[in-house]
Amino acid sequence: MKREVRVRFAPSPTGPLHIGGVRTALYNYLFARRHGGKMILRIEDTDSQRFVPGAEEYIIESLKWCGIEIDEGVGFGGPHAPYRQSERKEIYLQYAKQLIDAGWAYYAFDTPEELDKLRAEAEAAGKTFAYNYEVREQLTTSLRLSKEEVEERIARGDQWVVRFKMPENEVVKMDDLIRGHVEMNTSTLDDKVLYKSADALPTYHLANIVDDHLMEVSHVIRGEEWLPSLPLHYLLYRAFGWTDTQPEFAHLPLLLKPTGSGKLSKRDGDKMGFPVFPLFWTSPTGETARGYREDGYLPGAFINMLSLLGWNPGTEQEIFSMQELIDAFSLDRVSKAGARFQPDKAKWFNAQYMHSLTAEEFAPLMQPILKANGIEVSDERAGKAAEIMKERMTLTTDMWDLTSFFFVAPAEYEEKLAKKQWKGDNPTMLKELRGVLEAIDDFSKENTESVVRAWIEKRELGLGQVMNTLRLALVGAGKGPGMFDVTEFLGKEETLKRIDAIIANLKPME
RNA sequence: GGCCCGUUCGUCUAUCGGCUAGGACACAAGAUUUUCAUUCUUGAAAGACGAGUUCGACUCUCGUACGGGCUACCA
Repeated sequence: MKREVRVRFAPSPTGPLHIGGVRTALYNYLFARRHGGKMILRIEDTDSQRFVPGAEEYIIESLKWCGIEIDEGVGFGGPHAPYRQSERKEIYLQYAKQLIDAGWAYYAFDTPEELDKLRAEAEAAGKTFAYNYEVREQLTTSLRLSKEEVEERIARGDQWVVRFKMPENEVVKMDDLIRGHVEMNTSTLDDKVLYKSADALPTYHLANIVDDHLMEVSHVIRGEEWLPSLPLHYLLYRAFGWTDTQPEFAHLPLLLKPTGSGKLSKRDGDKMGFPVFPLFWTSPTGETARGYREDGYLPGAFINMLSLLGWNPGTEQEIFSMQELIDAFSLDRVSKAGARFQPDKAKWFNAQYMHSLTAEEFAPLMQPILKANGIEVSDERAGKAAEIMKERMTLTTDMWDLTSFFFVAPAEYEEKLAKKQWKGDNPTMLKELRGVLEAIDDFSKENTESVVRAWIEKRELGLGQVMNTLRLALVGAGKGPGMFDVTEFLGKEETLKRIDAIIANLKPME
């Protein structure tokens, strides 16, 4: 009997959501949808020191932009609400106490200063201090102190934490859906803090296990940085007696810097000119970070690119809609090694997506850009202009530069092209062409093209010569689509107007 | 330092013992073209190293090297 698939994405609101986090959310989402399960968004704000206002809203907006839908969680509600750990505060202490009563955990009264001192001493002696089975009996804990003394210390308001009593020399055998069987000896692990009295909040480990259990999470899909904590998490499930419903684990490979060593960071993006976050971000202190959305990426392309960093379908297909990803996704095709992030490939994906858009799909993307430039046109005109130019687009931010000539007559003429074309007989030739165009009734590109080509042939002119001179007049630069796409879009009146303008305003070059 | 994970073209990756090692990005050359692009064709480009198992190893095992992660009263 298979239980319902329930996965969670559980970010910490300590800043904008990193694209590595987006990929983790994506894989969780794909897995959930693939198996007809639920996707939960849980906010893990148990570190009051690092909490950043606005980060939670940013995370929710990012997931929405990416098309990653949440079934339960912060902002969406659900049967296990609340989904924000700070609102679940009172839950955790009872579980910490349960562990103490069962002998799996203990109170520790060491102050941070005392621990710093111990670490410094160990370092001076060339060793690493570990709070573990070797030293815990000598430290200020409920293992050594009498029951009365512990109660007295707590009663008088001494600060305390609850630590997990990591067993000595036990091999924990674990299974990971991506890495297979993993073993670790508990003697190499330390007694992690589970709960801190200072802010009456649990640490990640306790909150995570308790909430995953309570929220009936079936699969934990998270970054590889959590693999060293897995034995602790296994032991916590055992300590609580929850091993029968313990979720399965999958640890994802990390996203690495494009060059150099280490994992991808915001600085890499700043340095190499690509975003590391889905959306533009302004921190409460005024710092900003660029985002894929604002940099001109389409959400589908962004997601498609991310999906293939660490996973592949085993076929040669590269372009995937979200639904296709859902249908193709499986954890056993996730790779084990970290993946270097490649900004160039992100651009390529976006270009592919831009090239596949229709005029109707372009219209809503174009209209805000046109309005910002003071241009009011129909959706049809807006969409068509972009559609004609889409082969040249990489990012949505290219759209205005590439299409502006459709809406704005050239104010000046590109010098290089003018020097080449606006000389000799060409101005006279253009005047004659103006007459030819004026006589055309059906200004469709097919008809215009056949008429003009016939005229060129009759007059024994060079195609390039005529077209590029006309291009100079209508576009003002050596770029753009086929000239008859331009004439059709502009219409007869505007075409003739632009020809008249260049004849009136631009002196022939010699 | 200790523990854990990993290692195929510059990069992302395919290969689940039979390989002339495939695809994509980037790069180079060529073709198409009225400009700029697009597109197409072609090219160069890889199994970290050393042992072992095997008729046969990129694929399995061990060691070494290298890379990454963790080692907080952060997540």
